[in-house]
Amino acid sequence: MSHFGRTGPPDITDTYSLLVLNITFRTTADDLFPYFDKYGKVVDIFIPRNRRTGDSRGFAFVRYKYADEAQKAVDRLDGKVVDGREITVQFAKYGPNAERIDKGRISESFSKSSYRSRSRSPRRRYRDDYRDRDYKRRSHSRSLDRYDRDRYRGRDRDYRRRSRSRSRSDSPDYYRGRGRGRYDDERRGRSRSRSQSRSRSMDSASPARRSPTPRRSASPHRSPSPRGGSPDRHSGDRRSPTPHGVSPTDRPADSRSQSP
DNA sequence: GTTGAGCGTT
Repeated sequence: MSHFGRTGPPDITDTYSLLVLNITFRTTADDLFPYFDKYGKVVDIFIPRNRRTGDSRGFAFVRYKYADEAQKAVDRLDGKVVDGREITVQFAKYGPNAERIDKGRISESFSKSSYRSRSRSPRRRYRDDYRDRDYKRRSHSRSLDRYDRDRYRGRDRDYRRRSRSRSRSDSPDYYRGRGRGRYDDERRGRSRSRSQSRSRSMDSASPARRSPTPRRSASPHRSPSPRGGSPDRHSGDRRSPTPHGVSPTDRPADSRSQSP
């Protein structure tokens, strides 16, 4: 029983944030507290958890008061088996407020840390690992699907929003979803379900047999001229910027001899 | 009851 996580960040300034990964889903701040507190002064421990289920996401943030202690904890607790699982302790690279973090220390100074190159190592290791992760996901993985869905959901929504400008008029929840976090996917999902239902109704009224692709491209180049002999032969990936000969209809009335 | 790459709350 600790006050960790009960209140907001006490003082992230002048504190070193450590990221603890690979922790069990049952591990709590209280469980990590003795481990980290044993190596230094722990200011606060925060474990992000799902807003819907409330389960831990598998990682925690430990804030130290001094860098030396944090470094020591990283060196000592990194690889330590906690709750039967090996945890990974490392300095946090990102801050809660997207602030600049140097060596795990959160500094409010922006321009000061600006001089430092931003060429930090990619978090995704290599593409191989990334691909493997994706493969496993597609193969069989349901725990991460929810998180991924959230992210994709947001992107998808944004994409649709940008694609259709008039959607905001039809979608009243457009404004509501704006302020909502990404944890409301459940609610929004249902909302969308109803929207889809309504859409189907409209489809019923509307000719659902509408052409899948009424207009492949508005470019006249792809437009198969009925008078053209065989435009398909030239058309395709060959996008000749020269309309000469490609579009008989665009034949310029040049004085030059083009056709006998 | 399950899961396993990653970067966070008031």
